Amino acid sequence: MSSTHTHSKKSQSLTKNQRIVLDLLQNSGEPLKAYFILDSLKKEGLNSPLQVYRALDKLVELGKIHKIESINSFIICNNSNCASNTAFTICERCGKVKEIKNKYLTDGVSDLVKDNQLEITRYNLEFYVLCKSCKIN
Amino acid sequence: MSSTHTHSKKSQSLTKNQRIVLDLLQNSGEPLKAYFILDSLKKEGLNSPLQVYRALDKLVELGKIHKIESINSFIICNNSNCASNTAFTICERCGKVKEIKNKYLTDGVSDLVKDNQLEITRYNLEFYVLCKSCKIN
DNA sequence: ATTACATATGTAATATTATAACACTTAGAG
DNA sequence: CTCTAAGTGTTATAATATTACATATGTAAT
Repeated sequence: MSSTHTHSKKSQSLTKNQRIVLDLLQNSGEPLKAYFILDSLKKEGLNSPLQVYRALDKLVELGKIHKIESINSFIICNNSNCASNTAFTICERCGKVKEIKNKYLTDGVSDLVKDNQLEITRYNLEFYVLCKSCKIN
Repeated sequence: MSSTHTHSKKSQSLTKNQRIVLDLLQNSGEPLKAYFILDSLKKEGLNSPLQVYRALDKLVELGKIHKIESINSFIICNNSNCASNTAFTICERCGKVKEIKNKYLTDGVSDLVKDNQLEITRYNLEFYVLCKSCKIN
């Protein structure tokens, strides 16, 4: 028989708490704060901050979500698990956050890093902008 | 007579609290946390967190210091008041932080931003590294 | 199946980071 | 001199995050 049955299940299966936190972030699509997540998932059985933070930590570690440091919030990764390098735009007026998918930009940054002989293990880029709808109004 | 005497003094003179907080950050050279600053300056008359946060907010606004979001810390600006664009390296092992002065890198980022037609008002770049002394050990 | 181990869970307490509200003071422009 | 914007001092409280510890669960090897 093939050896496929021997591969670890861990990489595929999330625990219940990790699952419900990930689902909430997935469905929301926007950055959420830990205590908002806690409130939202009380009915699913989440009772304490620690349960939320533990799930969030694990999901960050797995690259499934990112933490946006400047707003203490977490957002689903929409780059199919980027290698923990992150780049966001944050609207200075309304706070709306978008993950930057622009490959030219991120490749450019990676090249710059290489050219400058910085041995970067990962990076987090936060670009502050005025988003389209805020610019109009 | 010339109009030079009408220019505001505000842009030059810091208040006492702003001054002592700035001096501490200047002398330290490394990132400090708000409550550490508070403890350090108790003897100078700082009594409450708010006094520290107000001074820090103002100094950030003036571009004299930067906040490093991912470690909730503040560091003196060593680029003679950069236009609120910031770039740091953070050692993943020992936590040591350095502001990146590399003009090629920051110009490169600015160019990338322009090329991608992102209308950035400012940015904060956090590069995680393994610093020299941590790499050796 | 049973043990061993790493990982996750549940819970309470507490630490850390940051802001709200309010009364008062000071510096600088007119 | 007076008005105003900015800063101060203080108390209380909000928001964010972790420590400690006992228990439970999933997986791999026996």
